[in-house]
Amino acid sequence: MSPEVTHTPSDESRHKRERRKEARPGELLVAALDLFVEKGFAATRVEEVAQRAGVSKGTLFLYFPSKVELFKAVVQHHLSGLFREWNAEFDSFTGSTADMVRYCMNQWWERVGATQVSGITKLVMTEAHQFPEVAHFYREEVIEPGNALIRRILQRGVDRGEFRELDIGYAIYSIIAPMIFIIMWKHSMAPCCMATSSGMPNVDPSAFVASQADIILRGLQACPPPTPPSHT
Amino acid sequence: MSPEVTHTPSDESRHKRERRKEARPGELLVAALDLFVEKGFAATRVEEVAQRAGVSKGTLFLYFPSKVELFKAVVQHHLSGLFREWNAEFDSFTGSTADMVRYCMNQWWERVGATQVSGITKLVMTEAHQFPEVAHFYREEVIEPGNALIRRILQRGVDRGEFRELDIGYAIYSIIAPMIFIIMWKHSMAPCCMATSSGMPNVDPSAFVASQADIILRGLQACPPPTPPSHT
DNA sequence: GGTATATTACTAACCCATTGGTCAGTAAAA
DNA sequence: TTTTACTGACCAATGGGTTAGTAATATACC
Repeated sequence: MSPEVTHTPSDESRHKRERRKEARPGELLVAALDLFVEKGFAATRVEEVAQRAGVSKGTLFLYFPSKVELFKAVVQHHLSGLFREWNAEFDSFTGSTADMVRYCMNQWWERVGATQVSGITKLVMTEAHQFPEVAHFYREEVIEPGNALIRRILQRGVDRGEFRELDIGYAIYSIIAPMIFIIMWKHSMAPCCMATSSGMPNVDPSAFVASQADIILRGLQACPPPTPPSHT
Repeated sequence: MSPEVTHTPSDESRHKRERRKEARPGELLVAALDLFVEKGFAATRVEEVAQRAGVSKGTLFLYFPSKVELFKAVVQHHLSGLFREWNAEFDSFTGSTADMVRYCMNQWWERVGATQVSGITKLVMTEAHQFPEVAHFYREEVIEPGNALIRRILQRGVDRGEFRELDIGYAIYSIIAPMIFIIMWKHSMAPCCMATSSGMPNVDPSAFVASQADIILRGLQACPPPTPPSHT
């Protein structure tokens, strides 16, 4: 919006045509994420990205061979190695699987859903079929690791008798769907629907996540307890 | 894809420059829906729409003042009075609320999810924040009636003691989220991810819907039966 | 340290394909 | 003969990508 925002450090000290080979890619990536999330991939001009990063359009193409590659770099930069960490956490987790699911969903909200990173997911969903290469990349980099992690968790629940026998291939989506839904909501409808009267009051995300986890877990549990632990 | 598809009736009888003032808008709307759903709003050229409707680009602008207005007309034309019928069906339903939920989800899949109409939902999600006016319209015309219907159903379940006490405002999303998710999946990722090896085999929609309904209903039920009705 | 030279990060003007939108003209109906 | 639904050539703006040229830095030599 405001054309005077400088993401480059220290307004004054730096002058035009400064040469900072190391810093450029990172600054371009930040600018690109901001703009892609704000305006969408197709609607964002590379020149805007360059400008926000305090650089000319030509310079951008010096570091990234094309707009699509720039986008892929953004995805990679913000999502790679996210699941590595979570898999490691899972490996050393000792509590109940239900707690693990709740923990995961909360973690996901804090580190993805609530942040700008969720905008990437929305972006991919909306622009995937125009850029199949991006979709393919995203699938390998994000979807498959994510699915694999959730599958592991559910399998643990079944193996330990905490969850009933389920078709894990579909149960996975019970976890994923609410996450995707709230991301889509947040980035597409919510901005236009502030403070509805009847249908949809501004959804509180953590309450949403907690509520979804609650319902799903009851749906998965082998033998639901007559008196649930934490409700009302 | 195939440039020879004629949506105009009877190939032979009609010749060039035919004057059919009444039929044009409808035919343009159909063509626009097809192409918008297939390629997205920005990626669809107005000339393509005109061509598919068997008309020149100039003619399109004779009936719709701009591309955006065409889009709005498409949304409006295909969504009016969608929930009136379902509300009536609900009024005269006498079975268990769980069956009602299952019935609704199946109906929704058959009449929306599986059809081109689902493409509109995806379209709105993707273009909402570029056209807030469309988003607003969609909210009033689709989201709020839909929410209201689901709310009624869940309330019935709670009132009759079939479902436990729940925060219905959030439980609604347990029903909606899987629907939105599968629409988004179908229209964005699925076309690019045919026949994955590991992560995501081609999801069978009716199995998906059934599975989601199953888990959600168990999550909602007041006192889950020890031996579930129809699982393995 | 100071000056000449080579290197290269960076810029800005440019190219060109795409596409929303227009309008003078054409021919089908009234 | 008049009206008007319709056409297709045209215009202008947009925006991804290129490149000739510029200036900041590194290096060489004194």
